[in-house]
Amino acid sequence: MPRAGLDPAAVVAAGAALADEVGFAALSMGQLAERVGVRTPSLYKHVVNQEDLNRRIAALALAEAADAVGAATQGRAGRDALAAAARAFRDFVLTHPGRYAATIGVEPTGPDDPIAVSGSRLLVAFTAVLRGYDLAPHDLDHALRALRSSFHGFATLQSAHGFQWSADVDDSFEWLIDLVDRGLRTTASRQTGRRPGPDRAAAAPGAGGHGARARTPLA
Amino acid sequence: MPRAGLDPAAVVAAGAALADEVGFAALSMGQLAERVGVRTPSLYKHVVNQEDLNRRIAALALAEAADAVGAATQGRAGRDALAAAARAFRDFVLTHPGRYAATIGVEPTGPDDPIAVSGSRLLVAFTAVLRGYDLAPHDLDHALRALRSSFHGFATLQSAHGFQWSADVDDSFEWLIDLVDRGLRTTASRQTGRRPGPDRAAAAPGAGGHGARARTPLA
DNA sequence: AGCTCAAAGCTACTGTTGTTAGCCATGGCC
DNA sequence: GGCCATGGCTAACAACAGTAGCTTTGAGCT
Repeated sequence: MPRAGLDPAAVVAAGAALADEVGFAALSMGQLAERVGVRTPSLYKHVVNQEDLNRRIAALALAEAADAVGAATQGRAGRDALAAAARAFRDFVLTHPGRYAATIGVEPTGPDDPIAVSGSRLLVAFTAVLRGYDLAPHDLDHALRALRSSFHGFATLQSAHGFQWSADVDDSFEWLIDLVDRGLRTTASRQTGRRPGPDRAAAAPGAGGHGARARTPLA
Repeated sequence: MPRAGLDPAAVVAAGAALADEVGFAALSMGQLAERVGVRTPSLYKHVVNQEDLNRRIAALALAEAADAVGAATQGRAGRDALAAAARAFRDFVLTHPGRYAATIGVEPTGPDDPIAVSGSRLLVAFTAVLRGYDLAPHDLDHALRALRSSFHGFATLQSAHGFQWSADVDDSFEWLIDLVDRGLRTTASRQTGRRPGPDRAAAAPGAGGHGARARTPLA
């Protein structure tokens, strides 16, 4: 019985590919073992357990997404850069739905966690897009979150077949890009201070109480 | 041994509550059975299997979300309606993360599936918001998808602790609402035809081989 | 060449979870 | 008071994640 010549990177790459095929939720150690030509327990020589595998797949996906978005924005600015970044991001999610799903809900264990490093790189790639707009410095974080929310939301909904009525999905995505572009271009001189409104307190019951403030300084 | 007096609705409600507490991925039949005071196999007298339970939880969540968003927009218009709908939606997702997660990825089996019915109601609630903006009729679907993507993306990312750096998350959400509002207000006379760009094809490497292509006509 | 030994594979096993089969008690209804 | 659909139960199976402990490989050293 010859050795399979595996190493952690090969296992993770195969796991990511398998997740893309069968869906992240359906990824199992048994299937992965069969895929790489080995019995299930042998996988544990390369990854500590399934959660570790998931985290490594997530780190890989974030790094690849950062590369794709970063490459797409090279030499572009303004709306061109925004559209290129958005399309590159969505294309990545649609062609690699399983590994991207692995990134949802993972939390880096610290600033040196590959998940944090690659996640930061992805954010930096999106930040480059914002340089083409005339934003006040204290609006950058908000704009970054808005970008990420919009494109993440669209890509994951489409990936999950969430758009089931008739209008063309690609047209809708271009429309979203335009919406964000117009919103960002009309932002410049705005004040972002929270306006005092009576319904703010009423609308935020604060049931959760899990404030995400001040965790790891990612950006 | 007295009867527990269960019925499908009670099982689903308990399952939704449990999912909110422990997370949708960690929802198990055993835990749910213990929660409702019954042995695991007895649950199968009320739901056909776990997937059926998930679908029923999803339908419940969509109905509740539709109610919340619909109620929030009553008597409001324009930016007020948009902000109220957005806050109601995010509050629902944050206070009921487990049951909302159940809605991601479910596909209705047909137009009479409760998932489709409640999903449509939620979309109708968001459509009411769009009446306050001066949109061309053929932009309505695109605008609806943009709304849903943005708020869904923000709420799910926040629910998954996806925002880990320092800026205040509530401020970011208000900022997103403003961004969408400005984008919608400047939409009125735009053309939505896709502009031809050379990078559309180049940005899709198709590495996976199980392409998402041809689901919707790409060109 | 032959030895060494850590790394990488294996079989056998445990505990957990979803699910089915088949049995028995409950309690509303005539 | 008896009927019987309903809802509960125990016992079992299959799939899965993970552990223990053994064997084999093969690269590096003498």
